[in-house]
Amino acid sequence: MSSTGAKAVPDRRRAILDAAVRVFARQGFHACRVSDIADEAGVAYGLLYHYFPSKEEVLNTLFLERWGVMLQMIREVDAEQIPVREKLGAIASFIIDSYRHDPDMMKVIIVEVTRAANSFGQTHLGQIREAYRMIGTIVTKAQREGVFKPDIDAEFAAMTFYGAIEQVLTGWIFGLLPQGDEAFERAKQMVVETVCGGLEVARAPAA
Amino acid sequence: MSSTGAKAVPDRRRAILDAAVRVFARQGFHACRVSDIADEAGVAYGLLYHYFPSKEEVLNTLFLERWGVMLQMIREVDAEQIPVREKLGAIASFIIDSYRHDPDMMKVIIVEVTRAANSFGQTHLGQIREAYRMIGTIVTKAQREGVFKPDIDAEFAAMTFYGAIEQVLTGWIFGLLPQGDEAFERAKQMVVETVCGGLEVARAPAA
DNA sequence: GTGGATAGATTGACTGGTCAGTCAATGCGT
DNA sequence: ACGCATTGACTGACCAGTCAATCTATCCAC
Repeated sequence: MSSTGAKAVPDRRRAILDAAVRVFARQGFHACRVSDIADEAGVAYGLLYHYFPSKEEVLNTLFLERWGVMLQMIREVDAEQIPVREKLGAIASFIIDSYRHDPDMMKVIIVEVTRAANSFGQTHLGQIREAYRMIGTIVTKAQREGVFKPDIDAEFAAMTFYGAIEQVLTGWIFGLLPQGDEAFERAKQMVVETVCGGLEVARAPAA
Repeated sequence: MSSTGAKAVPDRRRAILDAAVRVFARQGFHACRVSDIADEAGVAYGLLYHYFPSKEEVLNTLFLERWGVMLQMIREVDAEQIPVREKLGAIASFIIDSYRHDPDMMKVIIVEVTRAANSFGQTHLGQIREAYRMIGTIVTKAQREGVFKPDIDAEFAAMTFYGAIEQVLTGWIFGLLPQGDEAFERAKQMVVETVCGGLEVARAPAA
């Protein structure tokens, strides 16, 4: 019973990562000290450097861990044989549920990486771009099927869609928008309806 | 001829602000040193502290100067008697033209303030919120006129619209999206068409 | 079982470098 | 000669990362 039994040896590396999420969310990456993370994890200062080569690498690890899960999800959604609306709905649901489940983690990823294109965004630009690219693929397919207008660039549409979701999360993160289960479900519907159906009331098809 | 004549005394304060835009855009607020700004402005280190109480206050000044112009523009657009599409188009045009005219300045505002909600965004949350609020008002009016669907929250729609624009600017800033006069004009049209008309091809109004 | 050897985990005081902000001195226009 | 503009060396604080010392688990010889 030495490997994965209950109450196994405490996983300090995990404890440090979890503590870092809380500290980064509370104080921001630049504003916090490495000792804040160590204290939050209940661990000695030096131990962080036993598991990670630098403070930056802690954030990188958190981001890659989480972003990888999202990319995988988009990949799977894209492969399914369902209408575009459902595909985009699934992506919106996943991201919003991620926030509901772990708001601190999403705050760190968005505020410190995704929207911090100067510092960490630069490092992970490739990963971030990959998400846009895959959403763009979904849009392109819908255009080929005649469901989406052909005269709006797919990559542009992808940025609009993802940008809208991220903007709403940012609104929740900084208390600009009301939160709660109802708001989350409504947001999922509204973001898809806005991007796919538009804000205008339905009008007759062009002659 | 002492006040505003050509070749008046060099305005060091202005020189510092202009230099700060370039330096912040190039290196980021946190990564740059005060001496970088002074050097770029061709001015002694200490002079910056003659005109500004701190490094932060330089950024605050830049942001408030520029953001105020934008708020004023939205206020004027809102007051006009034109269709929603034109109102939103005017806002999109203004922001995109601002980027065309001074990309460094827009980069600084977006990267260091608007999307840095942890540090400076917090300070200026009120100002940022005011922009969302005014766009929301435009949406609400359109809903009352029956032009926009009533079942999408106006504040939500406002964030989607503004978020889409900001996401596209971010795409330009970090080289994810092609730039140029054509791209800029296309973007203006596409952002309005996407948010108002939706990505889906026109369908008949619901029975 | 007991001693003790080995390796990895853990500790936290310390170092070196960085940099925002200060200030006394100097320049210059009026 | 007065006051504002300008200079840049200096200070004090801060903090990421290092490292030698200590602890603990595991295993082997006997």
